Amino acid sequence: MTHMSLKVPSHTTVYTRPDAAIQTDRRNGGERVDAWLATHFARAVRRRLAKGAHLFLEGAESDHLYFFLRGWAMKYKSLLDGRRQILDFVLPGEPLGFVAAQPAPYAVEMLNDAEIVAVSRRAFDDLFSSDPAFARAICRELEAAGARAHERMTSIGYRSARVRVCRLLAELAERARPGDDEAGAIAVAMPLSQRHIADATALRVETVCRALVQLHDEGVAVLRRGSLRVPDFQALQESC
Amino acid sequence: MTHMSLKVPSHTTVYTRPDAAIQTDRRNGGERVDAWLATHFARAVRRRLAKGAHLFLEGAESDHLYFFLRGWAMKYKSLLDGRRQILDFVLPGEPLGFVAAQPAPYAVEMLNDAEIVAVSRRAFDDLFSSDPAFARAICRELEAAGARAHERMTSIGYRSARVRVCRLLAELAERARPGDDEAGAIAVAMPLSQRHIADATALRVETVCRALVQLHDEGVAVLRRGSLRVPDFQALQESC
DNA sequence: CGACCAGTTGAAACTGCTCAAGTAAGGTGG
DNA sequence: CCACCTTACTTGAGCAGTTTCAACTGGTCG
Repeated sequence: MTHMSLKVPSHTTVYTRPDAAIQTDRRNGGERVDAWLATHFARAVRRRLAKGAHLFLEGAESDHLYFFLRGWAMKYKSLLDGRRQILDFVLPGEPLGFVAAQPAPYAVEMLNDAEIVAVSRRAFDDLFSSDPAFARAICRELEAAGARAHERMTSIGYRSARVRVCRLLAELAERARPGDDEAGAIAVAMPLSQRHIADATALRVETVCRALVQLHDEGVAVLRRGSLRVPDFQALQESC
Repeated sequence: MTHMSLKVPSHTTVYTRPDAAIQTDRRNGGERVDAWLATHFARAVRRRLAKGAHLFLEGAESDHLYFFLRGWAMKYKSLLDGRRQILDFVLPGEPLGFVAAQPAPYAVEMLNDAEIVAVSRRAFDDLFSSDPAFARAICRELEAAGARAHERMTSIGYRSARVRVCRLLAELAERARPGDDEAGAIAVAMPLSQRHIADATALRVETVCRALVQLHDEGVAVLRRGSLRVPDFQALQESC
């Protein structure tokens, strides 16, 4: 059997789409997970959670899965020294929970007053087993979350403070308004303190502050009082 | 007021299992994905790939999914400045590919001479749709990969060079020999150069070298010529 | 009003990076 | 088999960006 033709001498790096811009997770063809809410989880429990409330803590064994209708949340891990790493954000329309029942590897806390749907593991499993399209949609979400994690890992490892902040803002702006990402000027609600940004980018609050001041001075982006204003979205993406 | 390390202002952070040690992904009850190889993909194409060969490049549209029988591989992204971020490693017994057909967000290159099974998307989809247990096993793998990404994100963001290298070695040692992780002394084949470790931990080769020298001097771990020797595995975990 | 928290700014310290040079190891062709 | 070439690894010294520490501002809420 021959070895593959794609062999590349170990020292030669191949650049296909090097360091691509942040990818929108446009899932062409493929329903959103929340499409099943109305049809299959119509009677599931709706819950309201206040800003700062925890949906669950790290290590919790949860027998429910969730869908976000309104409000933002964050997934985070606590570190021994009291700091925390924000792993990802949860936005409206997105699912949350574990297909394999297990102690939660992270905690989830609301950034907003939020409204969610809690689905029992049993109901979830039933639908998962009976509707392959649903199972597939869940996989798509898991893959997208993995891609975001990879993106952020790269960001944290290799980019400057300014760029890390830029990319986070750009990513969230795009996720928050999936419609018109081509628009020049945008303004989105973004309920994040500088501390949240610091914990998500693995920077210190002071460093985030300096980066935001710089972005503000450059006229690239302004984040104040829970809302983000970007005069030229493309300019923001380019300065990432 | 003085800043106490564990102070928990009412609505804010709660520390449940702070900064837990690296978690083995023991999936209690739940079959491994490769359990389906013999029964359903018996006739799928087996391929051998040489060390350094690419399974696919970043941006490739692949119509196959893969299972690793033998050999290690790495998933990585290339950056504009010629550096690369290794996102994850693929070990024997693990699946690789995308449930949602899409341009690959990373490249995959062999670290070893490897043997893999290539399954057509169609065959995969058929099984995914007809066997919920298989779909569930795939989800478990995706969740485990996500957890590893989160772990590494945290590592890169918050830990010192020495600890990052430690944790990577510990994680890989555990994944490579899923049986006896309690053993005191272990020796595993680990086909990684210092460059690989550097690219996985977002450190420079020189820094990795210094860290490895230090670990060697401390008698914690020795990585040389593609194999890792650890006199006391628990000591390694504790120095993470 | 005073307490408190988020945000801001400055100056010094530290970790990992850069650059530079050198050694050991592995593979190839004579 | 050795000579040579290339890659992997090692070590040192100075530099740079982020962190740390400390102080101050401004808004919010009791």
